[in-house]
Amino acid sequence: MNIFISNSSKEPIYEQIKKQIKQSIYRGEVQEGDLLPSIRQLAKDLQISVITTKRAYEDLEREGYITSVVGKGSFIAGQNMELIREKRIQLIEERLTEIVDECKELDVSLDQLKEIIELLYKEER
Amino acid sequence: MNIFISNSSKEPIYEQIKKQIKQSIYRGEVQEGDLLPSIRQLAKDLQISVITTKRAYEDLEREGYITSVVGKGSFIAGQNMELIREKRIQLIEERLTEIVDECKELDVSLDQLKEIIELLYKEER
DNA sequence: ATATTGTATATATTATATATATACACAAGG
DNA sequence: CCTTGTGTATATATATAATATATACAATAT
Repeated sequence: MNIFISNSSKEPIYEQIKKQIKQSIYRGEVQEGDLLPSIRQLAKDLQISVITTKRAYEDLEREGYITSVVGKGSFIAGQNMELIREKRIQLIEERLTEIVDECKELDVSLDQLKEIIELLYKEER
Repeated sequence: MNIFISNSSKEPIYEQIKKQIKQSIYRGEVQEGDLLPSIRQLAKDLQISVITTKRAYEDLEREGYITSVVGKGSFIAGQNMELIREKRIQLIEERLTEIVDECKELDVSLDQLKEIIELLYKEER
């Protein structure tokens, strides 16, 4: 698994790591039980502290994406990721419903809304 | 206009001031053009710094609730609906930014997102 | 044993939010 | 005018939260 960090990004390093690992899972690039880079190795590769990689893995573990075992390593968790993805998309749809309602109330057209979305989507982070 | 602050509250002083003035407006206790206490007088009454009252009034002015004139004072503004609309759209954009970020994380494409929006928009009447 | 793994504690650094003091600029009324 | 009351601008202090670190500890594998 290749993980990169951008120094120019204002996004915290541990967030960058978390996102990339999550994306690998969502894209099916990794599977249940796959071994992740050790927090030490990853820290060395990225030239950052062990604490920061630890922080990322700790968060991911709490969120159910990975499991860590002392002395062995960290592994992709055995859960139905597609199900989790669907659930999250469902949550997004609920929030979008509220937004759509509010847009109608404010007389924001569908095209205008799409345009806003497009701008936000293309904005680099 | 009577304004109180609680120093036991964890809410910032300027927020307490802002809320009370907004509520007076919403409740119709004050009308367009009404004079507010001067930032100095209010600061003295509440035994806080002028900067803090200034901060509250400054925010309220930016949000369109009041207007301030040097040498004269601060007044309740006429509620400008277009301004309020702009403000609400801005809030929507902030929420959309979060959603877009999450979509990227979940590998949901711009087109897919647009499609979801379109369905939701046309769905409800 | 030794090297590799994750963990825990205490701490430093940075960023942001909140509040302040003080000097400045404009307006009104004696 | 000029004094007093208004809002404004600048530079700064303080507190809190977010981010990142160093280092010592504990479990596992070989």
